[in-house]
Formats: sequence, structure tokens, C-alpha cells
Amino acid sequence: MVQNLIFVIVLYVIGFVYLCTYFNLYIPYMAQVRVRFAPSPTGPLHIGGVRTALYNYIFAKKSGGIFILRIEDTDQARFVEGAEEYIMEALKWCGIIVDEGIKEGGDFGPYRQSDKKAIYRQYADILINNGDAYYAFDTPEQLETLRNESEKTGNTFIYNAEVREKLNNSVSLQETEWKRKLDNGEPYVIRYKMPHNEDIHFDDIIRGNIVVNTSTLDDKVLFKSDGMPTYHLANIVDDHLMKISHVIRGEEWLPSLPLHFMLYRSFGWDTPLFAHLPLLLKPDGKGKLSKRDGDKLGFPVFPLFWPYGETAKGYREEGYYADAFVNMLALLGWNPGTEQEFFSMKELTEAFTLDRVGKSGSRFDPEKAKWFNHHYLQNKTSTQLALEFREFLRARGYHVDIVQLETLVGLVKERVSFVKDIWDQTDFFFKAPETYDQEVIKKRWKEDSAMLLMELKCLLEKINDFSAANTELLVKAWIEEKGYNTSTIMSALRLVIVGTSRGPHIFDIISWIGREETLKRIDKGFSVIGK
RNA sequence: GGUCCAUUCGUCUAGUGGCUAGGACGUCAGGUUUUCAUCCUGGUAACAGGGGUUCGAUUCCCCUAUGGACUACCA
Repeated sequence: MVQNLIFVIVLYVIGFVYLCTYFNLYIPYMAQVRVRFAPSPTGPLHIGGVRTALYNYIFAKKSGGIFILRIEDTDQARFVEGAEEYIMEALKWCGIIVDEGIKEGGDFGPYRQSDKKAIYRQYADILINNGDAYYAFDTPEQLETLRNESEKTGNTFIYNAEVREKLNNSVSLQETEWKRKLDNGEPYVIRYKMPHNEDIHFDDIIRGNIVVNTSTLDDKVLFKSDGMPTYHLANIVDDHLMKISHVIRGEEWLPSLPLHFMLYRSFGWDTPLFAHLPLLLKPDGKGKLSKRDGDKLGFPVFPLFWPYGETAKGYREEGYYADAFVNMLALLGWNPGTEQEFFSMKELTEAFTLDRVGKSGSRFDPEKAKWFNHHYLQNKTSTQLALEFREFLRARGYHVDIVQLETLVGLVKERVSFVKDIWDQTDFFFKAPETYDQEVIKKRWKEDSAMLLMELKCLLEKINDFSAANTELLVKAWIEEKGYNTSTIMSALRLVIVGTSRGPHIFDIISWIGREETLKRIDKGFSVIGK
């Protein structure tokens, strides 16, 4: 009896394990998406980089995959203090959540390349041993000279199969010679031995099949004389070790894809799938959007303010909402195939597919970015906006009751794209005009304006309930009764209250600033414009 | 210069072997608002050029032009 029970349990366990194995092997394995965003900490991350991170992230999340942040800092000379933190904060602001990284940890670390120097060296040695790489002793100066000489004759110097024999390396030199150099501690690099005249085919999810002949490629340096790998080696090794399933990166990497393919082949590893994203172009014409542009183009090229050295503006500090920024960025180079334009991060992760990413570069349009922010701002409540605007006012020394501010924000909300715009629309609520628009005076200040204004003042003095609705009612009744010209009176009143011809309904304005202030402004306007 | 990639309104883009080539931003006009904006309605505006293939090409192929990326012991 007991034996039977054990037998049944064992059967169940075996069945369960079998099922798990089956699904592990076939379903989750195939679906296990692991992508990485791999920036270099050489300064602030620009919006092209943010978009690459975003596409990686939403692609991964669509299938429940893993998003990895890997810091590629193999060039110690270009390391910039604060850049790592900046990258992490920028992603966080955008709502891009890192699953594995230097802060988050993970089973495939270290996630900072400078922390795993020794590992790369081992892989470089593998290539040396199987004959796919070699030691090269040429100094940078020697190579520079060769390049300059070639340029004079109109040719381009490339370190490849044809010239490698004539240079200083373990292919051209006698074994005793190059071993002696190694023993003497002469500086060297390790170069990939690119095969001669071979067509290699590879696929890109966005661009399709591409063919390149290896003769046009050079023997790239894989390992530098300073003991660090170059991008190419570190990148391939890490992508393999971290089990990256899809490499989604900028198009600037497309020319080095053949090399990367060759490296995978030399190591005997399966290649991940590649997708090269089109570049983000400058709005004014030429070239890709670059870090150097700074804010000289009139809009930020960075997500956050960069506080070090040569500072740079950021979208966050300029008043953009993160969700508007992300929405705008997502649609630059990708579209859902429907007419939907507004996407939350969740909706993006549901709708995103790589096959709807375009092939050509996108020029960045600051106007559209602004429009997106306008839309997102309209979806905020007046309370939220009042809270944000209060901070703005505090910095300017104004302390206003939050309920008052809510009313104010409600009056101008739909005409602004940024919280800071509220100030431009409402400055006259806080301070009386110092000058009066001459154009408006010329056009709208009539012979009897001053006299009518004084009469209006007397009326306003007597109104107890100074709410917008009540004043409007009484003033209009008065105009009607006397048979006055509405336009003349309204224009004159607006002129003395605002200083020019703009702003929300005039009764809303005078009600908000109150009777006392209204009367004061009428007097002041009367004495200045007078007549 | 070489290698690779790309090319639909000013911009972001949809789309098809036969359509009035669609949408959005911008812009322009009208309406609303007794102001200014917002908002609403409408208009403007594109298949880079030349050859093929085809009854028919914006769509498929080739060439040219243009733009871009790369061409470092940078990523």
C-alpha cells in the first residue's frame, strides 16, 4: 500500500520534471529575451542613446525579457566622472527599469567592463592559439606615418592580409623574434587576422541581408597595449557571456558588424540577432545629432541637465514631462501602423515591434516635442499643476495660497505647454503693469475711455460680491443701461489691468487680484494714459 | 577616396503593381473668444532623377544623384 503510494508520487514527480524540462527547453528558452544597453561613460547620454535604451527596454518587456545595463568603459582615457550616475538617473527618469546592472546586480556580472579585464585577455588568447589573432608590435607613430604616406598617394592605408606581412607582427616575424619581443616586454596589441577575400553574409532584423567582402576589412585591434580589450572584443565576449539574445544598437555600428560576425565564428559561438537602429539627425540639416551640439540648436539634446565642465541643458529641467519625452522619442523612427500617437510606457511595450522600425534617419523636430508636452500637461489636474507652479513662484519670491493658485492655473492651463509658461501667461496677476502697450493705446483708447473708466471705477467700488460672475453681470447691466460701447470699456479696462491686449477673461482677472488692486491699477492707468 | 546604409508633403510618417497617395506637427485661412491664446473647421504641401520589367509603376530591378555612417591601441 505504502509502496504503491510512493510509486504514484514518484511518477508524478517524474512527469512534472519532464514537463518542466520540456517547457524550459522549448518555450521559455526560445522566448527568453535578454537585451543590453551598453553606453560608454564618456559624458551625458544624448537622446539618441536614450532612444536606443528605450527600444531595447520596450522590446524586452514585451516578451517578459531582461533589460541589462552594461557600462563599456574600456577606454580609460575617455572616462568622465559622473557619467555613470547620469546614465542611470536618465534611465530612471524615463521609467526604464534596469533588471541587471552595476547597481542591480545579476548572475552575469560584472556589469562594468573595466572590472573584468582578465577575462577578456583569456578570450584574446583563445584566438591567438587557434590562429585567428596575432601579436602586433607596430607603434601608433609608425602606423600614423604609414597612413599619412598612403594618403599622399591617394590611397587609404588598411592593416590587412596584404600589408600585414610587411609589418611588425607575429605573422611576419620569425617565431624566435616575436617571442623575444614578448619576453623583452615590448608593447604590443592583439589584432584579429581577417581572412582574405571572403564574402560574408549576415542578417539584420531592420535592414535584411548584407554582404561584405573581407578584403575591405582590416585587422582590427582586439586587445590594446594598455591591457584593456577594445570595444569589439569586450562587446562580443560580454554579449556571449551574458546570453544576449538580441543586439539592438545604433546604425553607427553597422560597419563593424562583419567583424563581430567573424569573431563569433572564430569562437564558435551562436550569434545573437542584430537590429541596427536608424540615426537621429539634426533638425537643421546636416549630420547626426551629436553630444557636441549642446544647446546651440535651441533645444536640449540631453535628457537631464549635465552639471559638469561645459554644462548642457536637459529635457527634465526645461520642463518636459518624462512620459511626454518618452512618447516623443518612441515615435522617432518607429510607428505602430495605426493612427495612435499617444502611448504610455505600458502601451509602448505592448505595441512595439522591431519590424515597424524605419530604415532611414529621423530629423528631430523640437516643435513636435513641445506639442507632446502640451498634450501631457493638459492631462494633469489643476491641483497638480498648481503644486508645480508654486515651486516656480517660490523661487521668484512669491508665496501664494494653493487654492488661489489652482484657480489661476485653471484659467490659463490650456494655453501653456510647460509649467514655466504659466508665469508668462499670468505675470500681471502678481504685479501691476509698468508700461502700457502703445499699439493698443493707439488702436483702442478712445476719446471717452478715461471718463468711462472713472465711471466704471465708481461702479466697482460699490460691488460687494467681487466674484467674476457677479462683477460681469453688474458691469454688463451698467453698460446696457447707459448704452455704452462694450468694446471701448473692456479694452480700456484690460489695458490698465494687464498693460496690453492679452490674457484670460478680464472679469476672471480682476476677481482674482481683488477689488483693491483693481482700483489701484485703474487709477494708475488713468494717470499715466489719462487724457 | 574606400566600404556599407538610406531616400513619400518643410518635419515625423502610413500605404499600394491600378487610390482624389492617408494621418500628425508646422504653416495659411475661416469660425469661436468683444483681447491674446486655446479650441474647432478647412486649405497648403510629397512618392529624388533616369532607364528597364509590366497592359499599368510611387510600389519590383538597374544606374545616377543626394544624404548619412564608418574608415583609431574611441566607443
